[in-house]
Amino acid sequence: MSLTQLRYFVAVAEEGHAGRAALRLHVSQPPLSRQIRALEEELGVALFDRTAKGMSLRPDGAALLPRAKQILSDVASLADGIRTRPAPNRS
Amino acid sequence: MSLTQLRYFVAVAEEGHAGRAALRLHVSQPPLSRQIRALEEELGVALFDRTAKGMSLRPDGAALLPRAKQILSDVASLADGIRTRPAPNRS
DNA sequence: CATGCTTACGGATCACGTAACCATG
DNA sequence: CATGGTTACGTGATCCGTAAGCATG
Repeated sequence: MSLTQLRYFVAVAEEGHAGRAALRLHVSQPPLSRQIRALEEELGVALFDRTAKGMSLRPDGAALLPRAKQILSDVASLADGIRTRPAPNRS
Repeated sequence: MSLTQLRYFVAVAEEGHAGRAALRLHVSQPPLSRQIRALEEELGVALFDRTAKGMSLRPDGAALLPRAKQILSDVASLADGIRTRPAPNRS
C-alpha cells in the first residue's frame, strides 16, 4: 500500500468516475485502474462496483475513504509543518 | 515523500545507527542513506547529525519522529481493519 | 454504437545491492 | 586502522502512456 494508491482511491471515490479522477490527478485512466485493482488485491476486498456509468463505492470502500483522507491530510500537514520550520523559534 | 522513506527514517532514528537499521529493515545501508538524504532534501532540512558513532537526531528530526510513527501506525491499522472486515457485521 | 473500465506492450524511471571511497577517533 | 556513512555503477523491478479490447445501456 502506497500513498499514491490512497490518493488515487480518494480521487476515484470522490469523483465516482475514473476518467474525471484521472484528469484531476493529471494521469491517464490505465494507471488509475491498475493501482485501484492492486489496492483491492492487497486488501483482499472489492472497494468499488464497476457500472456502465462509472465506479461507485462498496461498503468496504466507504469505510476506507475517511481514513484514507485523514492519512493523506496528516502526511501533508507533516511535510508543511517541517518545511515551514526553518528554525525552532516560535516568536 | 513515501511511506518507505518514513519507515527508513523511523528505523534510523530509533537505532541511531544506519547499519542496525538496515539489518532491521532487511536492506543494505546505501539505499537507507539515499532515502534519508532524499527525504532531507525534499523537506529542506537536516534530520540527522552524522557522527563517527552513527546518526543522531537533530531538532527537526526529533519533531518528525512521533508524527511519522503515528502515520505508519495509522496506515497499518487501516490495512488490518479493512482486511479483517470480510463482512460489515458487528455482532 | 457510444461510453467507460481493462489488458497488452514498449519505454522510461526508480530502487536495490556490490564494490570502491572518504571521514573520524 | 577500524568503524560507519556516502558515492559509483550496473541490473532488475515498477510505473506510466498509447493503443487495442471488452462490457453495458
